[in-house]
Amino acid sequence: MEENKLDTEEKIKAAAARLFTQKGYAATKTRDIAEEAGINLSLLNYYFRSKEKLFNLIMGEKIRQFFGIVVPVITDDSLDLELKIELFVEKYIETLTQNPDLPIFVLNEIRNDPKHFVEEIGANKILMSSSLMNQIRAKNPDINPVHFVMNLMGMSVFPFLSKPVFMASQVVDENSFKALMDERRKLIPIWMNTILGSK
Amino acid sequence: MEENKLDTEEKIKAAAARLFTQKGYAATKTRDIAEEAGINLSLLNYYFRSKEKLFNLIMGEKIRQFFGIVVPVITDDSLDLELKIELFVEKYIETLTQNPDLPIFVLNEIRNDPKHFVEEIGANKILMSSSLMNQIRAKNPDINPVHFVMNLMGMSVFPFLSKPVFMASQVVDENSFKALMDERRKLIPIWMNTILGSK
DNA sequence: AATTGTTTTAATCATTTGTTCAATAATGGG
DNA sequence: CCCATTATTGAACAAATGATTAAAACAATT
Repeated sequence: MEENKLDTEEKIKAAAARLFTQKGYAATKTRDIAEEAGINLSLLNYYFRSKEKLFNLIMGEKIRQFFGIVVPVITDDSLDLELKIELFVEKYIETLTQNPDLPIFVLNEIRNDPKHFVEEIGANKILMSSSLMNQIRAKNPDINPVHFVMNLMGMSVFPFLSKPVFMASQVVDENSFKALMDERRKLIPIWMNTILGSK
Repeated sequence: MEENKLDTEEKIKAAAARLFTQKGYAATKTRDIAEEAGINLSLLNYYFRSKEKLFNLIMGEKIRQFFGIVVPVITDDSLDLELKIELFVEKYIETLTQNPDLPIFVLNEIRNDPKHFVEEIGANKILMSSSLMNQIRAKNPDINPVHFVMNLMGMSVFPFLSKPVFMASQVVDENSFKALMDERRKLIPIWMNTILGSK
């Protein structure tokens, strides 16, 4: 019974995570979640009180997942810049390959509720004061390091955001996209280094 | 009266465009639109039949806006690659500075309804057969040109997608973001060229 | 087996939401 | 000025939706 309890609770969370990330908060109905989880509608409120509380729970996890991947990497003083970039790209592409809907969901919800994001992850100033930033500044003092972070994230994350566009345009299919992302693991670090070298 | 008709019709469209792009289809209520437009709720259905029809109208315009900017550029045979990249970046950053919510809205709705996107803009194969692609292939035959398009779009568009994150993290404010984007107009073409040169 | 606490179910409620409708006001042509 | 058309309004409806409740089923403890 203790086991069963966790079972249904986890079933609801899993179903909610799937639907929320896929369609967003407003488009996801509590009845959809119940059906997807194979449970009675009332159980959702029984375990999580309300749709909103359930959503906040899921969103917190997703935000931590999205940013948590790379925080240990960018803040680790013992890694040099090139290795840091390699790990950053590696981690991101790996995680997003498993969770393609993660970026658009996270970006959407941060836009809808920036405060929750700041509270959720102690977001402020982690990035700016990270050793990554200092290493970038050291390598190329002429350019605002935020540019490089935008480039690094953009090159890693944007393909997943725009995947539906490229798929619909028949530029890629599921397989060739996967192959492209595999190539990018090696290419992005190379590109980032050439960019960092150019003054 | 003819003028007045267009007036209210345009007021509704403008309000709908604002809310739909800001909050998406499901989170936008017809009553919100009516209030934002300062009109009676019934007029929405009077002029546009239904919420969905109004939405499709708006979305079509937004999709054309988002992709229409650059189609003339990437398909123009008379422009060489470097100039093409410059124009591409210039046009995108200019348009998105005026319409910061455009990218996330468009990407969201294409994911929700890829078919509508394909029908709306004759999306397929425009990109792959464009002169841009051939020019990229000519410059660097070793790498799939889709990578460069992803980089070019990613570097131009991703900052606007992630702007709420950087704002909430206090990495940028409204002014410094604007300044960064101005810098990027010049920097992205330089970066793209160094990337294209690296084999 | 009886009792207690927990989980699940079905029915129901109160709001919200998209839409319709009948009535009224405004507009413009004959 | 009158009339037909068009535009606008307020009230109302039906369906959808998040939430609650009371009862039943289940599990565990004594």
